[in-house]
Amino acid sequence: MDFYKRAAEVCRRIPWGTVATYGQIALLCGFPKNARQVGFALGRRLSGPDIPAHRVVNSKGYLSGAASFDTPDLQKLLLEKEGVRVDAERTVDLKRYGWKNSFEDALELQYFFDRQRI
DNA sequence: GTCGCGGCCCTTA
DNA sequence: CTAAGGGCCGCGA
Repeated sequence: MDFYKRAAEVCRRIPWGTVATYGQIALLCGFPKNARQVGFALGRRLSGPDIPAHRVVNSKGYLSGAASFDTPDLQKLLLEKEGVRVDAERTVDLKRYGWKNSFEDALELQYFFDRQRI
């Protein structure tokens, strides 16, 4: 099981204009308790270049990883470019922009991981 | 609704 | 080997 590859794949599947939480990603990876490692993976860019890491926020909707981007406001800007409103506190409204993944999304991912042996 | 604490598990020193 | 800390989370008060 390669947690980081899984995290990258999940991240890649976050729909445009929505955000996901660290815990949500960890869960979809099949590692419910590894939310913190998601942050580490993205921060260290172990996940790869074409990964929309800006769509990942903490469970409160706060852009806790903003400091790890090239410029402090980059994450906010990228999100706003997708139509996601970010307030002055660097927080997004999860009710509105949170990715509500379906059960089928989760199933499909597990299947994908199996096929890819990751 | 808020706040705090303990648990989590990987990485770095 | 131990220890500390991190882009976190859920629960209980």
